[in-house]
Amino acid sequence: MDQDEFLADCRVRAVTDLFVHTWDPVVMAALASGPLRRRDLRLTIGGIRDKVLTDALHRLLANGLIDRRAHAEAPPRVEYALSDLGRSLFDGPIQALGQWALEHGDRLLDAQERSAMTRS
Amino acid sequence: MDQDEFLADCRVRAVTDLFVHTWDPVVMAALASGPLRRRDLRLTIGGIRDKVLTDALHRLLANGLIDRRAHAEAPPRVEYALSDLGRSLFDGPIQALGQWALEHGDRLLDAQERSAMTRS
DNA sequence: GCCGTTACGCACCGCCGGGTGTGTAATGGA
DNA sequence: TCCATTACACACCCGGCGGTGCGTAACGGC
Repeated sequence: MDQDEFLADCRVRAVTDLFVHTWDPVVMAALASGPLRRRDLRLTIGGIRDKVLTDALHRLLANGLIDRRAHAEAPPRVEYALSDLGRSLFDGPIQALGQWALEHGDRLLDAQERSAMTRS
Repeated sequence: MDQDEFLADCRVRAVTDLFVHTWDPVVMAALASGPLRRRDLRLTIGGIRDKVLTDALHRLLANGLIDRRAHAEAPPRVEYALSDLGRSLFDGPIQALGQWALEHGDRLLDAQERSAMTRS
């Protein structure tokens, strides 16, 4: 693909816009190793608020990136898992982002820190 | 890399957070084919506001993803180009996102549209 | 002297995502 | 009977990004 498609194709915009919501890829990463209940998701991620997690799950469900499975038990048990679509997005592009972050992330943080210095 | 690094490593978060600003990857895509002046950037992208473009360029500069080169001429001529860091980010992960969007983007849009239907 | 071009800066508004606290239905166990 | 657990919903504030409009400094050309 060339850069023209990037500018014109709304599908590309739709995919990059997924990352507008900072917690969504984090939730996907937490689900990458297997299905989790809501409570275990919170503990695994750590530092995420209950409502924020709810919003993220709703969005990921609406985007078809995760599946929800509720069991009729007590106390209630609801499991979330990556869908096929979400699995392909995580194993491909998101892993590529993570790999790049491990290789060049420090250079990014350096640049951010330097610009923060000159601003003060 | 495994999902634990995704949750713990701040570099990964820093990279995914780049996409919080929806226009930044678009600007990078416009610069992918070569350096451009600010005015040509606006025309190439299309539908971007002057201030929004300014903000995006400032952020990309602060992140070290693009370079700025001003020429002492009249009328003023300022050229923006992808830096080495920005080039590696675009050619790798961002292209991977674009490729995924071409393959599965319609499934994403379908899911979004379906959830919008049931909501109304 | 006046206007057009270029590349900005600045002030303001609206929306929405994230953050915080509180409430609730159903159920099992002490 | 009372309480803990689970998985939510609801109401609110705050900050920041995107969007809109206007101003400006430098210079060339008419």
